[in-house]
This record gives sequence, structure tokens and C-alpha cells, in this order.
Amino acid sequence: MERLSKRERHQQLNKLIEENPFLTDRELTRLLKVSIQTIRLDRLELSIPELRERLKMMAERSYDSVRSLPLDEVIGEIVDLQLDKSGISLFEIREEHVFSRSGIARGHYVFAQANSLAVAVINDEVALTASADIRFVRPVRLGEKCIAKAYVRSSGSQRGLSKVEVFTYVGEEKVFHGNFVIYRSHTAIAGETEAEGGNIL
Amino acid sequence: MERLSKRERHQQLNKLIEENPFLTDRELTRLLKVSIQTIRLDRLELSIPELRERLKMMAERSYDSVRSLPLDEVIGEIVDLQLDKSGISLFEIREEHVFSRSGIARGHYVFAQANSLAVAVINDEVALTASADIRFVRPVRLGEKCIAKAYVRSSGSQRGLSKVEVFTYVGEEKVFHGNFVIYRSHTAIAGETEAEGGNIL
DNA sequence: TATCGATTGGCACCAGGTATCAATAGGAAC
DNA sequence: GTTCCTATTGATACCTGGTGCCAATCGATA
Repeated sequence: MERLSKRERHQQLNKLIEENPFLTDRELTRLLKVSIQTIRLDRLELSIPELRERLKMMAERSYDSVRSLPLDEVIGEIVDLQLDKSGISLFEIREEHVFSRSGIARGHYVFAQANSLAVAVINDEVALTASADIRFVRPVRLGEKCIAKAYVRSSGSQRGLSKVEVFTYVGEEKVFHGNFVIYRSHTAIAGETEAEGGNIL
Repeated sequence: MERLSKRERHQQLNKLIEENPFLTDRELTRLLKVSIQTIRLDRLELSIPELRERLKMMAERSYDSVRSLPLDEVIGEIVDLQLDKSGISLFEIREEHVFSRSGIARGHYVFAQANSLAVAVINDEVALTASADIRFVRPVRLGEKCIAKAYVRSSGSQRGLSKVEVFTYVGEEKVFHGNFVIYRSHTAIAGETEAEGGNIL
């Protein structure tokens, strides 16, 4: 109703855009009760790009992350995979993976990379982690690139349990070691699997 | 160079858009050597929306996933916490946590809940998982609510390592069991911690 | 030869802006 | 009071990346 001060309006504007980046200038005039020119001057001052640019940035971000890190699927980028033998995946520790106070990676991310790889390397339709024995050898810090290497130790019985050993390194230094027991439903799949399709883990 | 048939061009177009959804019609005319009108008729026939709509869809998808998956902080909601003694957290298995084919939760989410809780229950400034020995007792499925209970077994030496045992249940049924060894930097903190602030794990 | 699908050109129009200039309101300083 | 300054608003031209529509052309085919 009553007009806000410029400062207050700028705060409001920032908040509104953050909450809903899909707002057009016209919709913002309704919410902030000022003219569209004022909205545009405000965006200029606050360096808030226009709607289309905002959408484009979001799309690019999601596109990039889909390419390199399908977050809800595999943790880490699998760069080499020899089914029922070995595999390698890369995972870079970023802001969102660390304790903000110490800059040290939360354990479950390091585990997730290893677990993802251990499951991916199993050549079967359904593969599930049954148990694991893991050691966090040294803390991993923000910015470090984790290289996980998995080796299938016993592809053993056609059906049942396989053992997979995973080592994670930062450079030459070992940071994680895990022994996974993976449950497999059936026998190995003939030919190709969906591993590369990102559907295994 | 030479013109492709309509059918071939349509295949090419689909492929190009899939590879790079950021292409404008003008850029497509360069790539396919036909007029911009043809490109637009083709998109119409193939139901390929215009650039801005494509970007908007991608932006919405990424926006939704950011909203629904706060993977970066604590996994699970801590509902009870007695520092250096015990803790309880809840975690519901949703679409984004399961293998799409089987509806079974990815192991690292179940682990993450237990790991988060094991670290949160430790009354110290810095607490890190040193090692863990875990068993996935039975698969957890979409929609199931996991109740993790952590017990500090040896708050032991003021400085150094603590053992935390975590059991995860769905209803009465045990689905996960883990023995965690947690490294703690200092002695216990006096009074409050930041556990409720979501900054511990 | 007539006809038909595929292709192209042209024009009006749209959303959601940028860029720029001018007008107005309101308060503070002189 | 008058001047000065900021904030706000109005108005216009222009831009991109389209949609929608109509007409013209080309080439093969009946």
C-alpha cells in the first residue's frame, strides 16, 4: 500500500527475485507498486539481469550439471568402466559438500562416490549395497579432486554377492578405503548395460 | 551442401536440438542450409518449442530439483538429540532417492542419514567420520520413513575417537546397522552447540 | 498440362526487454 | 522564496526471437 523507501524496495526486490526468478518486470510492478521504469532502474542498480537472462543462466547451470554430474543419480563422474572388473570415477569437492566451518568434506559424499562406483561396476540389472567396511584415511578438503578406483574382487557366484574394493585418492594420496559387498539379483547381463546411461546408480 | 530429404532433416534437427537446446532458429538455418521459415515449419511438425520455452522448461526443472533436494546439509531431520549420548532422526525416502527401475533407495542416502546423525550427536566443534562398518539389513523402498537411532558407545577420551552405533528402522523392522568411529578435535563444548542450526553435518 | 507438397519470402504482431530523453514531485540547502 | 538534487514516471525507438498468415516459386508426378 504505502510506498517503501528505495532501500527497502531494493531489499524486497532482491528477495522476490531470489524466491521466484521467473517474475517479469510487469509482475514486479504489481508486487512493489511502482512503475515499470522504476523496476528497471532498480534492476540496473542491483545488477539483476532481465528475466530471459536469468532463465538462460539457470538452464545453463542445470544443463552443465546434467552433463557432468547427474546429482540425484551417480555421485561422481565415471570415466572408465570395465564391468565386473574395475572402474574409475572423479568427484570434485565443492562448497556444497563441505562443513562450512572447517572446509572438510562431509563423509557421506566421499562414501557416495565410492558406493556409486561400486554399484556401477557390477554387471547386473539390479545391484544393491549389502554391507561395507570403510575407512576415511584423511579428511578431504574443499577443491580437492577425488579419484575413486574400484576393483571387483570376487564376481564369485553368478547370483548373490560380489565383493568390490574401492580406493579414493587425491593426487597420490589415499583418502578413503572401502570394502563393499554388493548384492546382485541375476547373472551378468549379456553385452551392453545401462551403466553409461547413468541408470545403474 | 546438398539438401537432405525432409525426413533426414527432421532427424538432424531433433538431434541438433537434443545436443544443444540453446540453438536459435537462425543458427539452425546455418547448420541445416534451409530457410528460417522451413526451420519453423519443421519445429511445428516435430513439436519442438521455441528457444525461450526450451530454456524456461530447463530452468524450471533445475529450480524444482534444487527446491526438493537439499542434499548439501543434514540428511534427515533430527528430532531428538542428547549430546554425547543419543539422537534420533527421520528421513523419508522419495523419488529422488531411489533407483528408478526398482524403487529401492540408493545406499548412500541411508548411509548419509546415519552418518549425519552420528556426527551430530558428538558434542564437539569438529567431528569427522574416521571409519564405519555398516550393514544394509534389507532394502528400503520408495515412501518408507527411516528412523535412525544413534547411541554413543564410548565418548571415551576427551580428545580423539568416539564410537557411535546407529540403527535405522522402518516401523519395527531394522533396515540398517552401522558402527561409526568419529574423530573429535577437542574436548566437549560447554553448553549449546550448533546442531539445531544445521551446521554440524 | 494441372496439381500438389515442400520451400521460401514478406509482413504484421508479440513479449520482454534495453537505451535514452524528458517531465514531474518532493525535500533539503541557501 | 528559489535552487538543487534525487526519485519516480512517461514516452519513444529499437532489439531478439520468435508466432501467424498469405503468397510465390520449384520440382516431381499423375
